[in-house]
Amino acid sequence: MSQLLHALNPQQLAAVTLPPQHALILAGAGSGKTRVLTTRIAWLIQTGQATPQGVLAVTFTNKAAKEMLARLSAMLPINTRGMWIGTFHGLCNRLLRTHNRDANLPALFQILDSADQLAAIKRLLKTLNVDDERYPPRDLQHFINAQKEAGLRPHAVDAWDDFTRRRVELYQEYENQCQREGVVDFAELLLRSFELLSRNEILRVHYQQRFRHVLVDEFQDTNRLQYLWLKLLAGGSACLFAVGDDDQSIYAFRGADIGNMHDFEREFRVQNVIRLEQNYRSHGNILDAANAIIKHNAARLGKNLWTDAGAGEPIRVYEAFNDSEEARWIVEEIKGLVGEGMARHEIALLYRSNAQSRVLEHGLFNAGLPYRVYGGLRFFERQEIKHALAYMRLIANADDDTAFSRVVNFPTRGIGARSLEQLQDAAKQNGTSMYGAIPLLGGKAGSAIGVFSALILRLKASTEGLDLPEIVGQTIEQSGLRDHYRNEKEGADRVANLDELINAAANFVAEEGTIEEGQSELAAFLAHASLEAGEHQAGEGDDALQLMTVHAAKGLEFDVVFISGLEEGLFPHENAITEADGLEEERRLMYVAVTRARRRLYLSFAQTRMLHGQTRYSVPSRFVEEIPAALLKWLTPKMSGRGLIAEAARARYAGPSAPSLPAAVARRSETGAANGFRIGQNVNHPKFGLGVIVAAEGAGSDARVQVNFGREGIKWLALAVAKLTPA
DNA sequence: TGGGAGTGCTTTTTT
DNA sequence: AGCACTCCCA
Repeated sequence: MSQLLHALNPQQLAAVTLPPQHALILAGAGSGKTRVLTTRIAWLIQTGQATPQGVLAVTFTNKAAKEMLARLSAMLPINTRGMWIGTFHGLCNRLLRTHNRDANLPALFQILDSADQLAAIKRLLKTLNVDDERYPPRDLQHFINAQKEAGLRPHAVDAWDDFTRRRVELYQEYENQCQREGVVDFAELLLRSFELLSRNEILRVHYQQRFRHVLVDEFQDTNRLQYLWLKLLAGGSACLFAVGDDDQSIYAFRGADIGNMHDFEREFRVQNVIRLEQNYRSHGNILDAANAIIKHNAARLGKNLWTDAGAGEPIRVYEAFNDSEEARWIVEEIKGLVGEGMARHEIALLYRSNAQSRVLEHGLFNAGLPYRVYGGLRFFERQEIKHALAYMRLIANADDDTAFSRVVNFPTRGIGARSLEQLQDAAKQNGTSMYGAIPLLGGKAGSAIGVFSALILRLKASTEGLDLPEIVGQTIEQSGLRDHYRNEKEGADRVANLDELINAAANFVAEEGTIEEGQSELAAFLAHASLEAGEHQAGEGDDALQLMTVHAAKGLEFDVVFISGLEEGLFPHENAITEADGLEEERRLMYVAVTRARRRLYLSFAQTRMLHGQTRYSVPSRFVEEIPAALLKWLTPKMSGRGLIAEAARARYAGPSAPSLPAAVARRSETGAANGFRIGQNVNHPKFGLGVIVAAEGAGSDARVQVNFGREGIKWLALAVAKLTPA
């Protein structure tokens, strides 16, 4: 036990050994959060305060869950197999599989991933003849998910206008369709198991009594429904141990609700709020910068990271002429670092949006530097894999219309849109699935589809009793997928991926503990494929530079970090500036980015950048300015003049009505000068403050200019009326 | 049925 | 610019 606790700092120790009560651990970046969480579980078990079966631990990603399990088995001589440690969705899946009848689901219910869900919605709109211009499938998808994540079924949604009423109707129709087909989407996993537990007292009491300790990781990322789920499960007499960092909440845009942290404190009457503020990752200057940035946020629970590692190096800043030059500079710096012996995989290039990776990749490629971009297409999301899985889903459940529609004519077997329409109509009229409606069809359509139906039957019969990898192999052969891709020009990779799917199935079976008692291997594997899309990590072991968005970098750390594209409008993103709390989320994002670095941090921005095929003129990000000058070391050559920072500083003292920064992003049009003003010129407006002219049109008394006033927005102003003065 | 041309969108993203 | 998606014709 003493080994378990040795080398914990006082706050970590306090958190780990807290008496059984609700607790909120505010764990700053790099403060040993995962360590505290896993050691807490080990401590509870080792001291006899909990049994392995009595612990429930929830994370957001499969990676985090795996890490927790791995650390736990290293700490304790117990079998972690039966423990309830997993993602929200993984645990809900487990719950619903175990109690599928009480949850009113078929034993082999399938899970729709986002793409499947979208396809299902499109299909629904088509069947109902809904105008998809008025009700875009993607909007509807977000609407439905948002309702579910708020815990609302259609009848509970407030709808005050016709548009919303219609959307709620469609939500209801979508639910009917899913129920008919025996499929659930991601949000449904949560909502369904929440409802199962709230309605079924026997089950609820059973689980409430079983799980004496409920632990949550990344609590700041929970949405409303997840909070309600936790509250229900831990609502009896269990202890809820929540670990999170409000400063690292960067997923509000997809429903994470920071209010959960406050609600948790209040509703659970949390007596113990422990702050982990000692950082074991970064040098002092980096932490000072992070602290200085995040201090600009008003909505915080409050926390200040410190380290005893020493100040370390200054933060290097570079102002580039344009994006290519920025990339070129980054490449040069990296060459230097690598030349000094720095491992490439210890260097990360972070950016706000994926589109920015291209310029960087271009530069790295030309320099012959190996790199890896995170966040591409995942294995289980590839089309050939999804096709193969769809056939397997039909083996498990032929009424799965999503799977059916996907492959009924792939590889093509002469079944056109017309035939499918007939089939859907027949299915709708008879209240069956599409598969179930096949016998109702006559004529040509009937016979072509009959061939497909026979294929499914044959597949089902011939895979009966086979083990999982064999089922996969047979599916790939008999469906004709392998032949199809073999004959395709660029199909070699796809065939290889199909073979890889067989391997994945074999690995899945070999991995102990993944399959629940009494559940078929096939169903378990299909659920696994939906829940864990799998990283496509080609060359994982290679010593390559790491390229990723700041979001993707959360939870990771590197010796050297470059944050590029630090420009107003890009980072912070222009869309975020107009949203409520958007800017604070951007700032938290910057905080996350900065705290990824252990030893050296580079910041860079460009005066000009190509974006969406147009040149944008930008001003440095306010985040750069929020870092005390003493921590910065400017690397920009003198040649680029005083630079934009100097200009920005001047603008800030221009007068009380001026915003603290000049215009955010300017876009140049082809129109030239107008009435003495020119594109790109800085101007002052009595009401909107400082701005940049981005476009002009008309002449004489009709002349108008478009001015970007940064936070005040982009406006067209008539020169004859507006009191614009050169700045 | 399938391919070529035309159209529109473009922050971040796990499950 | 680049990509996904739709539409229309052979």
